[in-house]
Amino acid sequence: MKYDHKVIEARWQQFWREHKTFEAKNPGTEGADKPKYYVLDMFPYPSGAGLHVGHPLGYIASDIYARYKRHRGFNVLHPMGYDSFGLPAEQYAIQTGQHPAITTETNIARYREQLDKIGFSFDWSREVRTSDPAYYKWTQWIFTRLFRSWYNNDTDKAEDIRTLILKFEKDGNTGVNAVCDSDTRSFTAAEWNAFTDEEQQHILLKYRLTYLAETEVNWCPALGTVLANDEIVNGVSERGGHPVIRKKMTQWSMRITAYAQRLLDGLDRLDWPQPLKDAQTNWIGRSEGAEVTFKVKGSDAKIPVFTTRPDTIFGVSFMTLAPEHDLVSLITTPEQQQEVDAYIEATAKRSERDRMSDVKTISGVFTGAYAEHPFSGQPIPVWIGDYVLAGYGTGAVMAVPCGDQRDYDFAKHFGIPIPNIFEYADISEKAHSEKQGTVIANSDFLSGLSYEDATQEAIRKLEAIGAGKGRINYRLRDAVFSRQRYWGEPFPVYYVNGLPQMIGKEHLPVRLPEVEKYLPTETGEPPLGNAKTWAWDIENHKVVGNERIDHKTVFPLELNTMPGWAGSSWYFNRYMDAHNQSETASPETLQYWKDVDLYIGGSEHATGHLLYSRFWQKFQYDMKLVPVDEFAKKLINQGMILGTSAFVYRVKGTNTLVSANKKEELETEPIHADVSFVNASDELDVDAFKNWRPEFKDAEFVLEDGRYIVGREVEKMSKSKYNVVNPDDICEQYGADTLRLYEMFLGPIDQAKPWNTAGITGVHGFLKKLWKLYHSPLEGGQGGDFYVSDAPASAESLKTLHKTIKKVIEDIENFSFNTSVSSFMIAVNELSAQQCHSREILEPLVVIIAPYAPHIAEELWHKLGHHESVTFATFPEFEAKYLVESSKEYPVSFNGKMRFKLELPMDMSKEDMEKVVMAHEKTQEQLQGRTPKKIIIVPGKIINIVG
RNA sequence: GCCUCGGUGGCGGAAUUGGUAGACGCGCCGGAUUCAAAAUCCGGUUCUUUCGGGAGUGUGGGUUCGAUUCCCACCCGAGGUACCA
Repeated sequence: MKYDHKVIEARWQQFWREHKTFEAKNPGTEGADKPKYYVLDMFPYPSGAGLHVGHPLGYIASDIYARYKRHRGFNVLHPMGYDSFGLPAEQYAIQTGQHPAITTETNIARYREQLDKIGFSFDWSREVRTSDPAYYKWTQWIFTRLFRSWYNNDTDKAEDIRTLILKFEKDGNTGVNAVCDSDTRSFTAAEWNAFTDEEQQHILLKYRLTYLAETEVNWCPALGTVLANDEIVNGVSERGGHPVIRKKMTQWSMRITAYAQRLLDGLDRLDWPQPLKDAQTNWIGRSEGAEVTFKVKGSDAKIPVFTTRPDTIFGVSFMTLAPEHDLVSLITTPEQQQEVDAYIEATAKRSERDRMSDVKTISGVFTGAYAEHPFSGQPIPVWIGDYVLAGYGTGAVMAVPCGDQRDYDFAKHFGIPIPNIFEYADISEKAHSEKQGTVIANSDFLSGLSYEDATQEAIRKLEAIGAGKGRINYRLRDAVFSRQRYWGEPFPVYYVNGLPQMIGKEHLPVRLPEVEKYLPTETGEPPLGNAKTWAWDIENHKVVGNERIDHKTVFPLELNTMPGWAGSSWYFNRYMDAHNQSETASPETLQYWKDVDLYIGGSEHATGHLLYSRFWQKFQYDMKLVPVDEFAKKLINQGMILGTSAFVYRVKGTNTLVSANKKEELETEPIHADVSFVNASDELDVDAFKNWRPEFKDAEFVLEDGRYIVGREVEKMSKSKYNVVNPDDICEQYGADTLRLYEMFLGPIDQAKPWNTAGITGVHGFLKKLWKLYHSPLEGGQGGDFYVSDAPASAESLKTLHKTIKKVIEDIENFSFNTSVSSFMIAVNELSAQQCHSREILEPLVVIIAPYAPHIAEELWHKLGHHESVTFATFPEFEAKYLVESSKEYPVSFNGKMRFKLELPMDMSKEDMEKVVMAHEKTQEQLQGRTPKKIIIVPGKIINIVG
């Protein structure tokens, strides 16, 4: 019988579906007494292009691990779903009018079809889709919980907003240690109680974990939308090239900064790749220093600044405020007004990205105002400059040009003095920014102190005179949570007198309304502004027509939608109890599954999805909604699979194509050829290529040795480069098991590597060879009937089996899947050579290969006489006794270079070994009469002769 | 600039705590089988060589009996981040 992957794979995929083989068992059901193991993939956005061979790489790795854990007796949760809100479907809707829900549904169906063909062991009964109202109901609910919460620094966790109101009612806000907006004013209990309800609500917004705030955004008037930084190229929109301006908009924000320290601390406990942890650490950007308050001369205004170098406070020779800083308008003198206004206007026109990438241009304007040095009382000119960012620290810096290169450049540029406050530092060319070994000078009470001592002393003195205090600052900013888009979660929010009100849990979800157009409205409102039925009736608790808005019982609803990361920030918990209608997931299932044991996904999510998810998880933990405060214990990044593009070379100005090795002496231009026209020897199928596009119909081909050879280059896999390889085609031609093995065989899971279909025959051949091991040999090389023998296995075969078991267990546990594929090949090569047909060997062999190539494994397992799926067969134990050797072929080295090999018994003493080696003729040949200085013998390893 | 990862045959890659560099596979070369091809099987394949050997893991140094592996300096590539006070 021939190995027929098509029949075998279809059979077992159907078997798994019918027997619900991969459904995980929730607590209370049979099978949940096993230890749990949760293997998760980052769920995909279902794009219209479908999957290419790069996408399933991580899924295959996680699937192998999930299957391995089932063999090891775990109750495995291995779900899949779709991050199905997103821009492409909306973009398609704008162009064609087709509802994004339809586009999404179609794309999901295609994804599912493709995924099914690869034979994943997903538990599809738990599928989630972020765009499903039954799912986003809970995304909306978590949002309302964030709204109803504040962050208490004293207890270091989020609490219900009611505990804050109680504090306000009792003591005002002076004793409250909360994370809140920086412009929050203090008030007493009496004042609080005297505020109107509206005033109180405004104040509470400054404390809520999700809040409305004026945020600076990149606004593109022509497109009527806000653009992300990477959608802007050279100050204009990437799409259409329209101008982009900085604009303040009222938007929802997430107070993720409240969790900055905990997000940082939590990293220590996570088994995540170091580069990923580093990326999060840098993104959070903790820096220790001091806040120093400078009084403005002739004014009540005070300028707080954050500095990491309070030790250099006597080196301050000017201050710089961000142009957007609130104080600028207050302190600017009439003489400087015009210049300052012009500068602010010019700055507003530049996008943030533009402003930040242009590091070389130094610009700024003097405000005319002077601040007062907190210790010396000296006047300090106050400037504005766009190198100071409004959103970081206090939006103002004390400039110490002798110790900071940016301040130095600014001072040089504008002719501001650069006092030197360092002992032995040369600042004639550049600032002295080193801290180690620095000694402070010309600094009153700080003179003569080291960096460390001066820092402490400066903070102590600042606190003593009430001009500052030690402070920790984070680069991390609160995350804007509003998008001016249609295809996202609607906010469960309506407005009464401009104040946001949450819609109660029992009335959720608030479903996306229908709109005629998916573009912003003519008045510049988001797409939901086009909806005619988008108002909230507080009496009937439902969405009603806009015409009924009376601001008494019917109010307008929020027009923004949530960003892509909303739904993906908690989906991993939903899989635990995917159909629960009364909670995100029940406490029992949450307690059982707890967290993700292994999470596989791309490193590009380091500072987006993975940081936001950790934030939401910590919040839910504080609210006692989940039992653990980190959602994924271990994380593996999968590397990108690149394409191997193929090129033909057209001689300039002609329609003549020359073979790759004949192009050198000619002037040619490379043209992408579809990789499907190229065989394993880089040979082009000329006829197929001619029929590909009309322009090549009459092209002339200059061959070499009768063949047209293409040039090859590794590039990103993309349609435009004609190097996309579709997994369906591979499954059709070679089978899913071959695809799975080959993806793993390409190289380490976490590294980027090029795909080249040419190599796939190697693993396909391996599967055929494996198949033949279980069949009697037949003339012509094809396998005959199924055949295994019950005769005992040879010692050699047992050795092969057990070294493979050992290697594969080690490999799986180290996520080194490429090397275990090699081990399987070696094992099958050896067993074939040994003509092994023993059940004792071949039965365990099926089980160890099953996680990698599950279809062929099921087929062989059943042929071996089993009636249950191989899925739950116990993974064979490695037994060291089969690997014991009585002798070893020692490498004999001279000065570290291996020269010959020598077989010696393992139990030979060092002395005897030395005698045998020295007596050997090749040793004498190598030494040529010299006497060795030293002979190193490491039993079981090596012999090295020095001299 | 900073952070991180990487650099080994024609190609993808392997090498457990420092101990036989190039496993396994592709490609290539030769052979068997075949009318022929596909498929299958066998042998060879780092470079160099006067066929004894010699050199060799990005470059240059160091530690060591011994370095792809550890240390220092540098070069190149990929990814992330970017005036963060």
